[in-house]
Amino acid sequence: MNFEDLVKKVGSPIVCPKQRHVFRQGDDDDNLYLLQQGLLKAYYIGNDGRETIKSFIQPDNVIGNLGAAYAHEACTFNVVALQDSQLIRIPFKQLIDAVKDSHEVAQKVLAILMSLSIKKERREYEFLSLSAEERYRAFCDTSPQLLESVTQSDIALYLGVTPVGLSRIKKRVHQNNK
Amino acid sequence: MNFEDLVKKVGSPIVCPKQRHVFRQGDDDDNLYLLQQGLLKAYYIGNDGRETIKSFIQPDNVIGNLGAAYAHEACTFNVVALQDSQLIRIPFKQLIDAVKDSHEVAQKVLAILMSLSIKKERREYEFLSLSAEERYRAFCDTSPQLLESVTQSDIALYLGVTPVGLSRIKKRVHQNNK
DNA sequence: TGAGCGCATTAACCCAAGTTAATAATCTGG
DNA sequence: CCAGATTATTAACTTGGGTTAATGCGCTCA
Repeated sequence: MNFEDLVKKVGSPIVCPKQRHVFRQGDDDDNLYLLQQGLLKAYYIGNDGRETIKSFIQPDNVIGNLGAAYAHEACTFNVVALQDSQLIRIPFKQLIDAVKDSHEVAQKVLAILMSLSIKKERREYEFLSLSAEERYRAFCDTSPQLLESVTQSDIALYLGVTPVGLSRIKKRVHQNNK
Repeated sequence: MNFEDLVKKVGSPIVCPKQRHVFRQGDDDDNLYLLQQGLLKAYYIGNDGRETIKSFIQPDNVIGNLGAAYAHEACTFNVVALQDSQLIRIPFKQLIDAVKDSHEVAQKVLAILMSLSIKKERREYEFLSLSAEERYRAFCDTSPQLLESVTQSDIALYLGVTPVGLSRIKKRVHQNNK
């Protein structure tokens, strides 16, 4: 069976209007979600109650709590729709089982995991090696579409600064570029 | 074929004395390395020439530049031995090919990727949501063995602060704990 | 159409961590 | 066993970003 067919067979289409959560921290959700349309954000609420943003998810990407799905732990983060979204829910276990039976599915699952890994690797690098200002510049370069569709406050929490901090960084950057 | 046998068949044992590099930033190395004995560090040299540390690798763990291995790109980081080490080099392509032929290998490769993903997820969370002092506390809790075997300077670069900064954090933490 | 809400900007003040440099402690090789 | 190198600590000064709070600017919807 190929991956497309598998998704058709074991996936359920989900409609997720703006503001609604796909899943929440603490949930027991072992699904993977394939975003077809819309925009999602994955975020943490820390012990101190503060929000930080793990990632924005754009169409044709996959989101899910791997730890939760693979090792049956509780989700460590939340996912909410920033725009009306359509996704397909795929029970992770079904994917794993299909890996056994189909090389094509195995390759595709591998590709998904690799792409997630590579993204996280880049993000790790940015936090380790770049200043907040450099992270902002990198974000502008690589994700100009998100600059349009996401509030500045959310961009700040994604970059690891406060909204006030990001406002200052922007001012600095745009001054120096003129 | 099971995973053990595959490793025996396609893996080459490597001896890596202290200070020697396993691979370097810019190399074209599509192998995975399984550490059997010793201690490695994976680190970046940024554009400004500064070092930052991506991870420490302890026995029974795997290291390799996934992006380089999977997509045939140049390595984005360096790996060097902090202690005399023994590892097994496994061409990534052989693993991928074996995924097609063996469910057991597929499961194992999946498990390796999941464990890498989960580690990166935790690290991402720590950079996003914790202060440098909290990251240091977390490090002491989760990796007390590394506190012994790694210089303070390397711990600092791993935590995303300067050695001077870590010295101050330590002082603060141990004062308050007394 | 206007009251109220959320978002972005700005200012004032504070603090954690960076930078540089000096000193002390430790390790290492000849 | 010593000399030089590496590592850790401490101090003095600087700076980026946090915090709080005030202000202004659109939204929305009643």
